[in-house]
Amino acid sequence: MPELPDVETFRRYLDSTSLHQEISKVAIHSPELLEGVTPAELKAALEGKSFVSTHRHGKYLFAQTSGGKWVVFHFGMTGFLKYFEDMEEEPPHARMTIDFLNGWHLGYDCQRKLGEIGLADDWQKVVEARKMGPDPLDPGFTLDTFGEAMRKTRAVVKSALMNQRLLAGIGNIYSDEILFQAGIQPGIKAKDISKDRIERLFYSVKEVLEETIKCKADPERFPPSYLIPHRHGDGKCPRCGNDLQQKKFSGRTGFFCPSCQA
DNA sequence: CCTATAGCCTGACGGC
DNA sequence: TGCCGTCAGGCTATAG
Repeated sequence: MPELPDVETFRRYLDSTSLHQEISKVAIHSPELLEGVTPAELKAALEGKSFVSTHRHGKYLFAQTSGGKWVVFHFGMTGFLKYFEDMEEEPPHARMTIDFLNGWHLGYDCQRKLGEIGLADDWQKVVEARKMGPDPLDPGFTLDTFGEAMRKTRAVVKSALMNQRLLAGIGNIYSDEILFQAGIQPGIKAKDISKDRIERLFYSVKEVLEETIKCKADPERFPPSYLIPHRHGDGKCPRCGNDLQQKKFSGRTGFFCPSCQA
């Protein structure tokens, strides 16, 4: 689930449910997911405080507390947030549950434990430490920066789009959609793509991310021209109706239409 | 330096 | 039904 559009949806969800509410208690069910912080430190940074603002960079969500610290959420492949009132609605793999004074709770669920929770003085430090590239929805992400990133890598374009050090936020699913919308085949070297097509790819990156955020990252709401809802074993191209092809690129399964993507 | 791969962890699914 | 292998939208460390 959690690529950039999903994490942006989580961020807005946290904003609309959990901001400015005093935290009474924090239960850490899986301390092994804490990175660089002890359960006691994390509890101390949260209990008695509230969340006052959020930020997202790539696939990372940051929530600032009234004490000034930032809680860092990463979701791995299976993470999500859920705001609920009755403890019976606590999600099945809640790794941390935050109780608010109003009686509601915010659960961080992460079935496969590939996510992480951290604490930082400011979010920029986390971005730097992880050497993340620009977020494609930030003003700093321009055609020039994108073109340079694609020129300097030797990887195939799908892998390049997924490289968080080149640009942050795109994963296996959305790289397929972006390449489909741009009409570019996933297996060609990023540096061999013409300037014109790099420009088209740049706009596809922005358009796909913006559009899918509007859809709250829910494939059922995606436009009919989108590949993602057809991205399965016997899926057909929504544009020409031919069989989609699947192939591994650096270990990840990619789907594409051999006739619409050159 | 670079890129591709194995491994982390858990659960769902298909084949035998 | 039960077991086993494979696969899944993440990242990192390591090998080549």
